[in-house]
Amino acid sequence: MATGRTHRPATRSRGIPEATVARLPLYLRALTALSERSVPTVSSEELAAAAGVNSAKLRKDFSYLGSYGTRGVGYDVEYLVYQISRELGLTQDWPVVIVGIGNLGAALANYGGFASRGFRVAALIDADPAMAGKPVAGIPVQHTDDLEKIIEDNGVSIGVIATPAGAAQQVCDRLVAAGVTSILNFAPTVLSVPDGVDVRKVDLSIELQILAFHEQRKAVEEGAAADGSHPAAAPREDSAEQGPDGDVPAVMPA
Amino acid sequence: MATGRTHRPATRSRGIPEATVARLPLYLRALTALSERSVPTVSSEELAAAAGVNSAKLRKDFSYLGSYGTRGVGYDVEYLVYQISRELGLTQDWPVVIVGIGNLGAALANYGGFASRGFRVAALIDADPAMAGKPVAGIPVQHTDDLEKIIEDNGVSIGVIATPAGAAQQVCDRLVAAGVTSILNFAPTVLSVPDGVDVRKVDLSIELQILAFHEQRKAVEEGAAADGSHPAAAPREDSAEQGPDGDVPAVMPA
DNA sequence: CCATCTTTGTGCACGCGTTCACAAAGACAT
DNA sequence: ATGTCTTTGTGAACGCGTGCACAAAGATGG
Repeated sequence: MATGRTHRPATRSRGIPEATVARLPLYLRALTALSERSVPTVSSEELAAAAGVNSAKLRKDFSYLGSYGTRGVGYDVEYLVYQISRELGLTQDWPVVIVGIGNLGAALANYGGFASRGFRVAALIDADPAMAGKPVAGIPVQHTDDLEKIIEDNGVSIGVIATPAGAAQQVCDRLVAAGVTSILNFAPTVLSVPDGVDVRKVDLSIELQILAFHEQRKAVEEGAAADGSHPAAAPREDSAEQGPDGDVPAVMPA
Repeated sequence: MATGRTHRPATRSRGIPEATVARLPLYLRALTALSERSVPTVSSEELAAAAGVNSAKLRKDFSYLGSYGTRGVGYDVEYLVYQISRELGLTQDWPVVIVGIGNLGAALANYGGFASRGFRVAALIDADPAMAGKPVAGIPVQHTDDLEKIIEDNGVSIGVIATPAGAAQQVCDRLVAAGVTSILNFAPTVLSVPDGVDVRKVDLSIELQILAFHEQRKAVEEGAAADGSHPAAAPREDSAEQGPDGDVPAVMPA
């Protein structure tokens, strides 16, 4: 389950389950790749393999959007790209601000996957006066003092927090007060927000800790099983799925 | 449910549910903060609030680890920190390699949350010969040619992929062949790995798309409800929870 | 026009995760 | 020692998500 959602116990927005929404970007990515190769149609089986999910799950996911497939044939790639994009709200422009231009903030500013998905970095904001005016990824960094004005002038509703943990809640409060209603939080802190505001978090440290847990478990199991096989000599039956996805994110402090 | 897991349909490792494992780092973070403030004990209610989860859920989570609380009093902070650290395998050193030292890779290398959690950046690897030898975060970048040797010499079992999407699968294959059994993938691709290897993915683009979906839904609902309230003037009842967490991660290409 | 074959869309059952609600356990005061 | 009060640990119910398995739908060929 994705951590992001903040309130709304488990409501499915407009009939579309949260787990499905979380997979739509995955399908979209696979479909975009097919589209670039000028593939006209795909079966649920093929697309599911490309997205790393179960084909039945994929069909059920699409059924929430409507009946966009043709039995005996499959799905029209272009049409599906459009439908999913529209459903995700990617047919419109989403101005985004990034607050906290440290190593991570700068990396995010330079990230190319924004524009291609309808996201536009409207402004970079940092508390360090020395950063003000300095261009990062071709965009001049602005000072935190102007945060409210920047949000309002650009009609920003999505904010990315890449500040140190200590500053995150304060930045969050100001973003929300200024009108931001969706926040992607990279700071390793639990953010408190009013009802109606969505928060998703990404925490690298948490992801690594989860990996460490399984890694440790593998180690003890191997010791217990005591099959003298070489560590690197894993079973090696070419993997099937990528994983159910509907999982937990990671946190990434500045 | 977290996306990371690759195989093992839904098995609960050693009796501890996956959803619980994903929350342990959250508890650990909150407990560490309490420990630094020299707080001796916490109730499940207090700790749950600090971690942004339901107190019943927290108690059930801890019950999987054993009975570490004292009724009428709460949990001993230091003891719990130790138990969770041990459970997560953080009492040992985990050498980690980062492959792909672009903007993101460099940001990860500079990330301070590694060492404090038992993770040590053992090496930085990049395919660009021009990068070789250049220090990033005080560590000299090494060339991809030496990947296998680096993995073996350092006994690395956890790899971080921060390369462009096109190179990810190839890098992944080499990491796995060299003995890596846990991978944190920032490239926007579905990785195929043999059984026994865990993959977790972090995709920024996906997280933003999920936020956009909810943002769009809010917009249409507001239009439908037609209550002329100002966008920025949200309900404002100081938020309760942070969100159940067990969600879906995001991907972040280089 | 009919038969066959492919692939979708979904009813159904199962299992995990969440939450409630309460009994059991211990601390603390008298 | 006994009673009261607090907080844990968990039994049980509920709901969401997943995956199987199949009927319905349409394409395609004769």
